[in-house]
Amino acid sequence: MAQNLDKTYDPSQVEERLYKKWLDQGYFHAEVDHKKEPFTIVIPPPNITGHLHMGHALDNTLQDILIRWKRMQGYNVLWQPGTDHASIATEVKIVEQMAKEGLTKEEIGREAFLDRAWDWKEKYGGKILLQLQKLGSSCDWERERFTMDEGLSKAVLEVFLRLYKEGYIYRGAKIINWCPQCQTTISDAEVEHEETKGNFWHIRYRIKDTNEYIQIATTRPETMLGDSAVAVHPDDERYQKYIGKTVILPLVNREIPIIADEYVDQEFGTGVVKITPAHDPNDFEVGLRHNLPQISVMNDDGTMNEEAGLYSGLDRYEARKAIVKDLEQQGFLVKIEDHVHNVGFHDRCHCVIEPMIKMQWFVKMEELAKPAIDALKEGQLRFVPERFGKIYLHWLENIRDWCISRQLWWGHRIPAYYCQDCNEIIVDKEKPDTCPVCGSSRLKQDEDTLDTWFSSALWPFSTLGWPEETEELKYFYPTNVLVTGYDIIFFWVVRMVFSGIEHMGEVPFKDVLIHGLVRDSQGRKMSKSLGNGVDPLEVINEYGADALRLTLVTGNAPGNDMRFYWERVEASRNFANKIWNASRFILMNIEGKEIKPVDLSELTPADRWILSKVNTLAQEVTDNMNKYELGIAVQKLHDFFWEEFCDWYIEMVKPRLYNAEDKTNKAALWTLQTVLINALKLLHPYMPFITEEIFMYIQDQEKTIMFSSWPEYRKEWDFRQEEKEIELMKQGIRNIRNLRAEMNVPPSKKATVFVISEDKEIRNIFEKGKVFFATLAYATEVKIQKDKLGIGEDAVSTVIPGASIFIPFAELVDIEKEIERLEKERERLTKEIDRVVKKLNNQGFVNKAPEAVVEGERKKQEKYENMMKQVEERLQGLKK
RNA sequence: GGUCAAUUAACUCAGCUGGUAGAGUGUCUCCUUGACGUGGAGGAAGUCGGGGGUUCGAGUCCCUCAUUGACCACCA
Repeated sequence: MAQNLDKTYDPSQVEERLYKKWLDQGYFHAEVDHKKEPFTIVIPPPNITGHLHMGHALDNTLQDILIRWKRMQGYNVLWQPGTDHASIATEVKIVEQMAKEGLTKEEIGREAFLDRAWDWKEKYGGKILLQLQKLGSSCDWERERFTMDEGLSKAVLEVFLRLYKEGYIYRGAKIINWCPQCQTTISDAEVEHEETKGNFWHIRYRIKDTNEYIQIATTRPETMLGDSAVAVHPDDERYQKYIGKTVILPLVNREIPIIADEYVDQEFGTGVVKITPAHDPNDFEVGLRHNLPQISVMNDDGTMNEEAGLYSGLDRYEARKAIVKDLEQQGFLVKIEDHVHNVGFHDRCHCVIEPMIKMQWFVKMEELAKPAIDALKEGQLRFVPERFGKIYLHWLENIRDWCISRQLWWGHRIPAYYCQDCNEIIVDKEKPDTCPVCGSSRLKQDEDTLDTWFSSALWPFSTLGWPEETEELKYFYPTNVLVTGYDIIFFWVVRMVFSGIEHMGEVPFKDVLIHGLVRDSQGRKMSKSLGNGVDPLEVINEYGADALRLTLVTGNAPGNDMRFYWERVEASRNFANKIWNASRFILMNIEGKEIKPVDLSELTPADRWILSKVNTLAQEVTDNMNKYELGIAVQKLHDFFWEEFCDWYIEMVKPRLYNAEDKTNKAALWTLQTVLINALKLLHPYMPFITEEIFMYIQDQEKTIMFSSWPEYRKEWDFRQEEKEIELMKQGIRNIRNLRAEMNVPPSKKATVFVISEDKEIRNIFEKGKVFFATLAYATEVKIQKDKLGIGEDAVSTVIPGASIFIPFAELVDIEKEIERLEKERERLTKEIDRVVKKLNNQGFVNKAPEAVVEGERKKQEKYENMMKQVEERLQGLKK
């Protein structure tokens, strides 16, 4: 069987088969079980319009690692999957699709449009989840939810009603962000501010009944048509005299007042601001304070409306040109300056946002935000890394009311009904038959839908059945950790937290693990327009899911961005191959043999060493994972497996395996198998496929590593002494290899190796490890002796703590060179000793440093002096 | 304008609670040893951005400067 295994690991032969097995066996499925402790993660639901990109791959790899790990630890694990209806993104897609057929939303009407959208969702909405499966994601697919499915829609209604009744949701005409492209409002979080080059137009307004002018400066001259005042700072001496006077608005000749308001910055521009309450959020506020009329001059599509008079019908930017031209012609334009300022863009379509006053639905945020702030401050909620907590707090502390209504059709329709007769607003789960006030049956539902994030804010509990008090909800809520990118802290994390607290009375998760972006090799954001995106599926096809997963966690710290390099995927693939071949080697050796448990006393020091290593590895990896230090954990796993296990232990063990006479044969096989299994288990969260595949070969084709026990530190496997012993031997071997490399001795040329030590214990150590020491040190024979009997001076030598090693290479030895080498060694040791001695002579150090550190330095001193003594001796011998 | 992060070997990045710097890739030399050349052995390579400070001791803590990046922000 093992002989039949390919020499290289081929993920394509493995992944699909294993994933199917896991699915068929229902391994991902979780049921409420009060005997076990739950561990829950809700997936950040991908948009149904989405396809898997590197961000998803990273996000879900991290979640799957945590999930698989906890599952092995014995937790009753639920990874709750699902998708988001993504109102605006999806609606745009459907509209585009219809446009190809020459149709518009309005033509086909709401119902037909929604039919299309649902069709689209059925057809494409699950695509991304299938892609997540390719990654190995162990979500409980039986529990897949969708933000617009029946249960979640119920939750949305329930929340809307509750918040409305409690006064948190209100309807009001406020200035909102309007996207003329998408023809809908958007929330503040959806506006991206970008520095944009523009102009500063200085315009003079004539003061009524005088020939005096007051000069304003604006970046948006077209909005002047909606000006309802001109404002100066109340303390501004330059303009004191004008306060209360009236100016004539150029072009339209409307009379507007000059008002005083602290909002005006005297230093900036001319110190005079035109106030356009209907098209600027600040002006809106000023307008309210001064009771100014709100004159809207624009239509929803960004063209000027009838208020704009002559300019009516023009696009806002054409109107700007025309107005500037007219102002110039009529002598009102004083000057034009270049000006860089921030412009708000819609994050979806990148169209310039137009502030407008519209009647919309809002969530009053201040009170809801408070407990969410406290949750972090009091420690019920924690960000990893912590710094993101500051961002979260800052946002919440400066939060403004959340505009939740969208002029879209795809989404949860706002459950408000307007009486056509008495204008009463009724908010209810279902459309009432009659108006409770006037009894009219002419009721009309609000046309708008809710912001997508309104439903995803409920995701951690709505997916578990809320508002029903399901067993799942009681058992799995609150979830344990949320894994997401820093880019959606405002959109999603914040809103889930206050929603969880408000409706469930408890934070929805304790930890928030934040990761960064996966960028391209040049550090640029991966984007469609740049065409620099790497398709995770392509990586999986070429290198396997394990290699991709490993690449995404290796060398990365939480919250930090990372760059994607194909070379790194190759390195990961190589590691998978290494695991494969080491396992293949072990399988070939244990094949046909029954590996029975071995008494620890039968183990050789090498066996104990590696067992002890894997034991502490389990401990350390678990510690790191507890702290979400996955990058560090995987680094340790990599190093252990490749260096310690493959390069050292397997090589140490070979002579024993190839010698049928060797009595420690069984111990070696048991150790190989045991260490391999433990390593595979520790690796499984990171590399689920290859570890499962090998596990099945070792254990049983029916078994799964997924539910095998997570390795824990075992006291009886702690062999500190043997660790030291083997490390000493390794150092000896390294030194010998060094020597040989320096002298260009090929491995085929072997020699006798003498290990000389006066220390019986050290001689004993080498005696016990002689078999592998000989092989790894390219020795024909290893002689371990107390003195240098039988060694001529024509040998090369090296020193390790407590022993000298001699290799008689008569024909190769150059005494001069040997002396030179030893003198170098002496120099190095002198430096080391000096350093240690200096440190130990420092009273401050000896008195204040922890005992263990001081003791460590003393040991070092002893070690180096011992080595120095040997070097000196050897030098003396040579120089004679 | 505010906040935060980054600055460590040629490149990309790790480095937890302060105790003489690590990995991968690349590079150089050697090796077809019966798991693996997607390999093995060995080597070269870093004044940890600059300058202060705290400390017996700082890449690690504090201050400051510089550069880069991100986020937030209503200066028209």
